[in-house]
Amino acid sequence: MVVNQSLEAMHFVEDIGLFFEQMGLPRMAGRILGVLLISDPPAQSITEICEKLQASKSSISIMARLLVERGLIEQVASSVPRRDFYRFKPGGWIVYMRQWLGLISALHEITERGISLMDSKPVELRGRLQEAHDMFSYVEQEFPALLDQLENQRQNK
Amino acid sequence: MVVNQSLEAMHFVEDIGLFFEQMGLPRMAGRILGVLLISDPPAQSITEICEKLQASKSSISIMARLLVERGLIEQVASSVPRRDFYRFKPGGWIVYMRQWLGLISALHEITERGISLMDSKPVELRGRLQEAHDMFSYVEQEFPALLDQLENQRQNK
DNA sequence: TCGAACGTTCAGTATTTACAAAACATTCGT
DNA sequence: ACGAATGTTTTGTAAATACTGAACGTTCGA
Repeated sequence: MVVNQSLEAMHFVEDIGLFFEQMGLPRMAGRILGVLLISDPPAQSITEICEKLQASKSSISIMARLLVERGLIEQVASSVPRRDFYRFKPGGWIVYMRQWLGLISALHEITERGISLMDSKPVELRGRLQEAHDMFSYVEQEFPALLDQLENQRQNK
Repeated sequence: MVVNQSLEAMHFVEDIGLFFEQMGLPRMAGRILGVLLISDPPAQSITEICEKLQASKSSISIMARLLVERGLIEQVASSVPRRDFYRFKPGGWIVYMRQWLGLISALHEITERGISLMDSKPVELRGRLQEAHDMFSYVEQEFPALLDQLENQRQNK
């Protein structure tokens, strides 16, 4: 994000990158997403993103694929031949949060295994795991409704 | 988690470690938390954790501090002198999720800046950011209630 | 058919970072 | 007061990984 871009835009892009880093994902992937959130037009090719970010084609190619796998961007049918255009995928953030919920579910299962590991132990020793188990159960029960709400809210626009 | 521990316990500990890695945190921190979730007694000293995990004191010391900062474990008043005991902090997972919400709030602010960045542009170009903004607003509005529910549920046990 | 444009893949590099080993500080028992 | 036990801090290292550059394959236009 160096060439022909405003300072504010650069800052925005970098902040999305830093957010990605906080989440344990490659910063460059975040930067690509940042570009595709404010680009005009919304769909951009690999090379265009390369130029904007002053980064190598290989990075962009690989990280774009990662973003596609995560459901945050998508490839659009290209008018120009030999050019792959990517854009932010509508509803992508919902997909993102569903994946987060998936991790919580995984953790839920782990705590279940932990509890069964302790069934010969006195109850007070199981309290820690029981607390986790109850929490994640509740989240797994309530969070999907929130996601559905978001889904509806988005589509009724 | 090698000495005097069952295979299942080792597996459990390692799974918490892997979960941490997924979340972008050091695996060793997750392993410590894993130990403190199933240990008997619940409170363990640095050296005890070292032995269980067959890891270095420095790792354990540093990662334990990280877990304290994150609100997942706490130091307990020690009976034995010169020994710092740590245990899982009741309600720690709620703190953890509050921090997640904090990241979402940060992202919310970033998108706001992104929108103001685009206010000279036509509306359809702002759609992407508006979608993100609306989503995170909603999460910020609804998620705290869920956390409070969890808090109450936990304390009325 | 040749060359140019574009994206992908592969190999290499440089940076980060998780972890360990050692030196250090502190506190307590003797 | 000394030495042992415990935790902290610092330094070093090995491994992971983010990123680059170059080679490659493909497709299209001239």
